Amino acid sequence: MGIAERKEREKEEMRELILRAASKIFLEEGYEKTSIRKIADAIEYSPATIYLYYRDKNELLHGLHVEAFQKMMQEFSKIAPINDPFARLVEMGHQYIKFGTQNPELYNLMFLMDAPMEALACRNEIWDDGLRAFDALRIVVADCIEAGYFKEPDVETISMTIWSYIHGLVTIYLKGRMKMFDDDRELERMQQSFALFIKMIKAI
Amino acid sequence: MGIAERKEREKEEMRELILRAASKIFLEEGYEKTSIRKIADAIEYSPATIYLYYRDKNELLHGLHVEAFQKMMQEFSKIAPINDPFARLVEMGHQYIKFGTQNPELYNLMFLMDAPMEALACRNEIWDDGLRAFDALRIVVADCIEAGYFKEPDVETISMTIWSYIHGLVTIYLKGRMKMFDDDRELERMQQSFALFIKMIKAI
DNA sequence: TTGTTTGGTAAACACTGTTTAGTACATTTG
DNA sequence: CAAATGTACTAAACAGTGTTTACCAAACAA
Repeated sequence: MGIAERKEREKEEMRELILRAASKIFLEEGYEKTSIRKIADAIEYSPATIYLYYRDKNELLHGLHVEAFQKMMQEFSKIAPINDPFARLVEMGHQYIKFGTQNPELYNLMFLMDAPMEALACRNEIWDDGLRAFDALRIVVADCIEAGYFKEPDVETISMTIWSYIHGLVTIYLKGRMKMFDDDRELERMQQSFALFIKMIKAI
Repeated sequence: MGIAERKEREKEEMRELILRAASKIFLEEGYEKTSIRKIADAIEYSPATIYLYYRDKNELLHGLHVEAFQKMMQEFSKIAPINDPFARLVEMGHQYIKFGTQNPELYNLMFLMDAPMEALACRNEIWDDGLRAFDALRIVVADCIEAGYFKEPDVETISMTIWSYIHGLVTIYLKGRMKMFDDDRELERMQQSFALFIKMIKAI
């Protein structure tokens, strides 16, 4: 019976159609302006239809959040060719900062917004995307330890500390909290801080 | 002519009445549920009245944000008696983590939300509260340098790096991104990471 | 050809921040 | 003191928001 399969396929296509429209509006106009009605308008369906494919807005935003993680992981894949593990870790940091500063709305969705987490919570699922990204960091950190770069053996704690630092840096910048230094040297300040942090982790 | 003064005083009292109601709702029910109508209900005035005392919701939230900074700075004042500058810096970190984890809504308002920053932007003002808090950190860092704890002389960069780290740690926790480690050792993980970070800055 | 399932929607519900027009009262002026 | 002005306040409307309900028409199965 191929009819059920076709329906399943059509259902998936519709989910994708909605997600594409949502993604377009989200990236072009930001989260604030991404309303269910606007998405419905874009695909020329009624707002209620969206609720036949996504249980609520949180689920829809979670869908965008998954795509955002795919995009970030793709950026991370660029560092694979770097042989020296410490150089690879440093480059991973650069890529993270670059991704965050160039995709503010996505970064917000991935690491700050409640919506995608609430979608996971009500499905009793774990934050798999975050875990996979963190794993990518863990692996590089483990490689650094193995190569003798760090004396400290706790991969998890080192990784957490590195992520905390770089996430804090990016978030301070994205949320406009670096504008307090009146000058326009925000990105320069980030580079300087990052350089110092690299020096710091060299010593552990 | 004391009549103008009285009116000025009454205006200030009304602003305070609104802020108190807003603060109460914000702390008890969170940002999401802090609506103009709810605040108006609480003080038994119409919603439109609030707009005679605050130009918009951003201004009102900025008012709460100022109070939040006062509260945090008060917590920071506890560290003054500590003589050793490095011990003072460590304790400042502890107080920061404590404040953030125990006042999630306030922390959000102070360091993540757009509203208070937009209120400042449209008044062409600088983020003075943030700057003062950062100054508190700068002073302790400068004391550490003077006492010979750090070889690195750039107070600004060191302070920025420390703030980034601790802000990142608190934010990851507050935004539920630490729940990916299924176990319930979130606070323990924070303590471990913080301990490692202290080790790291000892070496700069 | 029935009967049932399915995909889609109009309209409503209960909210949101904000603005406008108008009222009742306090204050100032002639 | 009375008339004119100024001020504090609000009801109602505007333009949105996420979400649910009741209903319709077309597709499917018997």
